[in-house]
Amino acid sequence: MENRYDFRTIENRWQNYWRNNGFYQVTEDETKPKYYSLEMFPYPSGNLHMGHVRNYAIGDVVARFKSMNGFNVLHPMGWDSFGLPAENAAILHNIPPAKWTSSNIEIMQEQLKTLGLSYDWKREFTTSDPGYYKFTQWMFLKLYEHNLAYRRSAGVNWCPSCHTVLANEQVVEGACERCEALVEKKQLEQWFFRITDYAARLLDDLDSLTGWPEKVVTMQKNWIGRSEGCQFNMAIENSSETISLYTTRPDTVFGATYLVLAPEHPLVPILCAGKDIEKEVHDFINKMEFMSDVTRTSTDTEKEGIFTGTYAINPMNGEKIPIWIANYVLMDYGTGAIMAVPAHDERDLEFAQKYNLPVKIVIQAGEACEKESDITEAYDGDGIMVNSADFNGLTVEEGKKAVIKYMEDENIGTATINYRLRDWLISRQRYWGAPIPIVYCDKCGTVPVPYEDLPVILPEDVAFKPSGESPLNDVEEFIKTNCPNCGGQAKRETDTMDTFVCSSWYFTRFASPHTSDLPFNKEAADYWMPVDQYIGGVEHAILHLMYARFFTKFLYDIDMLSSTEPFTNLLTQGMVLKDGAKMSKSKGNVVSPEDIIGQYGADTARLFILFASPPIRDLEWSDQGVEGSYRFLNRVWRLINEYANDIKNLDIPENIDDLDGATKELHFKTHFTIKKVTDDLEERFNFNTAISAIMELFNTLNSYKDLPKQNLALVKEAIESLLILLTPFCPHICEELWEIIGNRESITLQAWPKYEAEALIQDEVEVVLQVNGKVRDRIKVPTNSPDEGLRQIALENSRIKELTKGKKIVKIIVVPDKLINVVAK
RNA sequence: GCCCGAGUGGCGGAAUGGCAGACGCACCGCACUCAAAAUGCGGCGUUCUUUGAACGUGUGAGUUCGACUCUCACCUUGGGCACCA
Repeated sequence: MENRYDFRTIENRWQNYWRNNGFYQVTEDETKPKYYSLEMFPYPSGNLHMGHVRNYAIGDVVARFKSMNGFNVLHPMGWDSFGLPAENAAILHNIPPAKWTSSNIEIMQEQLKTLGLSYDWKREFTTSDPGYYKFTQWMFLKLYEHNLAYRRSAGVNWCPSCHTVLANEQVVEGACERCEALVEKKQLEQWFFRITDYAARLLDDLDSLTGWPEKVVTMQKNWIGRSEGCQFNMAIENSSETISLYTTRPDTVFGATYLVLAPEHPLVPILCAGKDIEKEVHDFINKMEFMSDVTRTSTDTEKEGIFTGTYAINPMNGEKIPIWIANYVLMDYGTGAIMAVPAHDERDLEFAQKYNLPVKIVIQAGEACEKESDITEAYDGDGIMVNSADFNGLTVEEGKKAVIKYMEDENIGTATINYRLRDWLISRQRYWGAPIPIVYCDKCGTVPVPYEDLPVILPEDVAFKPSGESPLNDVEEFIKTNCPNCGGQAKRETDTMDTFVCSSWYFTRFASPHTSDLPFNKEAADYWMPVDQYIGGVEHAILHLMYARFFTKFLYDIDMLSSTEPFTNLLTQGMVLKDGAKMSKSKGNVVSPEDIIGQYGADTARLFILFASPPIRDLEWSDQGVEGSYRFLNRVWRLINEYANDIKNLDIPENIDDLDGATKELHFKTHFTIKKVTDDLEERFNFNTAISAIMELFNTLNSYKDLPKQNLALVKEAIESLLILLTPFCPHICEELWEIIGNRESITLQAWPKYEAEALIQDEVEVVLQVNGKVRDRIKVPTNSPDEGLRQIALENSRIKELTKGKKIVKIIVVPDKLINVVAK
């Protein structure tokens, strides 16, 4: 017999068989429970890497396992194909992005198919296809219709050397990632989605996501960043204007010694108008405007500010405090204005010390009040209010409530809740994305493209200039259009949408990917949604998952979906490492999936990747480990082939009495393994321990093989169980061996085995004997021995007697069928 | 700075209050072979006075009959957020 099995022929054969017989193609079936297993769809970069293989192998195990457990499983795949790399390739190699993308998809599709994944390929789609982005545009129009899409001027990252807009990810430490020029800020009219309207729901519903890793939930909570406080007004001296402030510490309002406005605050020019300081302030604002957000909002940036020459009146005590503007106050959080309490806020203290502003203690921490001149650190802990008029003596918590109540009673302010979450800027001054379906008409203003005119087609034959500017600006046929409203001349929006918009709803499209009048068919989506298991990298923990949740809630609100959350369970897989570092071209530590599959086959690649580490942890690549997985499959191959003829026509008996020791052990191991693997897949996603359990069953079987007297019917039971349990991991070899031992119907159609509780009952168990918690002996006793009997056995044991000689036995702890601990002094 | 994880043999990892190191890799020995590879069988935490014992899960304390597991403090390390008032 051959030493090594011919994985090439086998894997090819079964992949063709599955495809030709429509395996894994599903339709809605009300008679079966549904299961939607989804892996994050890839960007078609041109090559499958190990991270992909890991992601899809994990998903395939879930899909196949659920399918064998009687679920109607939807397991689709598609391409998230809009994005920058295609454009870069176009500039670099002069290939149109569409061509580059589709040839990449072709390559990666082939690579994916060699992995033997149980995808319903009939549902595949590509987001850069007009048939798909038509509905990305549809989503935009719906949001616009519901006042959740709007346009305003906002700063973008601008590289002065490349003359182009950069995404935040392309800004590395304040500089352009390509040319390293310092990034500037530029004001442009941009489209936003009003995700902040959903902040409260996005936050509250996180508590219902019990199937998500706690880490991701926490990250989202922090990102949404809810804070409770109050908003109140301060009058300005010699002016009719008032300034609205937001604070989370109303209890410290008596300690406010100055007030700060964000440089962009609309009141700033009014306050300074005609004053000596006007030019200086103007220069400062200009400087801030050109500083990139990354630099501006870094903690390392030194605080800087200017006194405006005007004063505000603290409504609580009538005190006059100076109004400053400073870089550390941001216009887009709260009201863009703060009261500064240097005694109890670190940032305010730093600023106050730099500009010699007064410090006033209003929260007393210890027994005695610290002297203001001694302060080196702001105190933001708990304490008692002091120097605060009628409020003296209240704790921080009491004080917050009391001050807010006073402000509300006196009409000074109200309790408010603020979120850090910002509206989602979706405009990209880029070519390779879904065009924003908006038209600008001189007469009618901003006009949405009518639904029936979708898609707004992205012209494909365009010239890329080395300047890096979007070529859409030069395509006159695209820009020039007629206003849908008045029919007059109009201009199209030339910005495209952030690719995250495409991926915020794709999971719903898989429910009915061929629907052409709507993004998806509601009945089909109601059947399949939500996704039961979503699998992907933790790098999407915030943005993609937040946007997808936002879209799902919006689609629910407009009655397109019946679920309010897209993903019931989320698994964030770890990275694939080599020599302790993430595989990357620049480090030269990339292992190509193609090479591994070519050399060992898909089953080995899948087995190794699933065996080496639990899915959520990082995985250290090991060439020798792959070799080991390959060896295991070969061992399985040889053993089962040896037995094939002997067990082909046997029936597995119902009656299994009177088994000899080794056979009983084999029978036990078979059912123990069924239970272990089922539990590991069902409850814990511990694929690595599931595989080691299968290996143990194999080892038991392998030792049994050498016995002179064997129960072949139970060998068959063990082999068939082993093959079925191994199928989700290594489907090809299991199909082949399943056929070799005489079965006709595909193993992937077999029902998942159930363990017999009876087989797990053993006559004898090994019990550990301890003295003071240390193992001193091991004995075999009948299963379910009563505690009293075990106690006696322990006391009569010679080792125990020896070790407790001359000591007083204080107590004996018995854990049935496990352990006896004799406590002696 | 704040918020999450993680730390166990030479390596990947297992055990979530009850036998630490399952399973695999590497390594060592034996068999087969002229030889090697492949394959099979056996061994494999450290130390010692080696038929036995002591020590051992980042460090230090604590809870418990019993701690990798729980509690507190610290160290190292990975990740996320970071002037959000």
